[in-house]
Amino acid sequence: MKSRVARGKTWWATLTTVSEAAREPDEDRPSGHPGACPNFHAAVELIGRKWNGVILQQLLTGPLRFLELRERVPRVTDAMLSQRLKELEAAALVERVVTTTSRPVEVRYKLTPIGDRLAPVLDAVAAWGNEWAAEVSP
Amino acid sequence: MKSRVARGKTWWATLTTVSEAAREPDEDRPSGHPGACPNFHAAVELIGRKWNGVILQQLLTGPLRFLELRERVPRVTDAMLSQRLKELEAAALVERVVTTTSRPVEVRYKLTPIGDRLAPVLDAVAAWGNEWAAEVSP
DNA sequence: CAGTATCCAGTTTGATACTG
DNA sequence: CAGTATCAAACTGGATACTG
Repeated sequence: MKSRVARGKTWWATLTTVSEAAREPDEDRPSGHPGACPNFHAAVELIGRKWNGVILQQLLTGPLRFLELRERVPRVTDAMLSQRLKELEAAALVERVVTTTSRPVEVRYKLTPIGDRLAPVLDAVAAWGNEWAAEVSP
Repeated sequence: MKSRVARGKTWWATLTTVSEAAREPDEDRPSGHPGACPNFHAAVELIGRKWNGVILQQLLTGPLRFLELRERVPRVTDAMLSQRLKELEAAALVERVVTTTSRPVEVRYKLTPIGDRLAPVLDAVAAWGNEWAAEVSP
C-alpha cells in the first residue's frame, strides 16, 4: 500500500476537497428554497463521525501521541484511531508531526489552525449536550 | 411491528436514555485524566449522524411536513428520513404533530424546546464549515 | 512506540415496491 | 400524503496478529 489516507474510504473520502463537497449536486431541487448548505453538511458529518468528535476534543487540550490519544478516547481501537487520524489529516484538521526519527519514533498529533478554530464549536456542542442530558434525565 | 422507534437499531438506540449514555462505561481509564465527556460524545454523534445535521438545520426554520423535509434534504430517501425522524423523536429533539386526522393525514415535524436550543450550535458549525471550506479551497 | 494487514460479522444504506 | 416492507450491496467496526 502506497499512500497514507487510502483505506478510510468513507462518504467524504470520495470527495478530494471541500470544494467538491461544495459542488455537491444538491441538484434535484429545481427551483427556489435554500436547502442545506453543503459546507454545513460536510462539516457536521465530519466532526460527528464516530470518534472524531472526541478525538478532536482531546486534541484541543494540546498535541498528543498515539497512545495518549488512545487512552483518552474510551473504546477506540488502534485500527479505528489510526484510520480516523488519517481522515482528519486529509481534511486538514490535524497534523501529524514526527518528533524523533530515532527508533522508536515519536509522533505527535496536533490541530492545524483551522482545526483549532473548532474550539468554540465543540464547546457549544458540549454545552448543549449537558442541557440535553439534564432535560432527558431530570 | 408494534412500536414506532423500533427498526432504527443504532449505536445509541441501545441506550434508552441519555443518562445511560452518561453512565457509558468510560471504564478502562483507571485513574485520573478527564477523558471525554459522555454527554458531549453522545451529542456530537447524534447531531453528526448522517442526515441528522441537515434535518435539524431545516427544522430550525420552522415545522415541516414529511415531503417538505424530504425535498430540502438532498439525497435522503423516504426510509432514511423516516428512520431518522423516529430517532430524533426518541431523543426528544423533534416532535411529530398530526395536524389532521382526516385522510390524507397531515403531519408536521417540529423541534422541541431542547431541539430548538441547537440553533446556536448548528450556526457555529455552519460558520466553521465555511471557514474550513475557504481554507481548503482558496 | 506507532502503527498496518487481514478477516469478517454486524450495521447501515439505498432501490424498489407497496399501504392506509 | 406519509410512510413501511423487503432485499441486496456497501460500509463499519472489532479482534487478532504482525512490522519497523
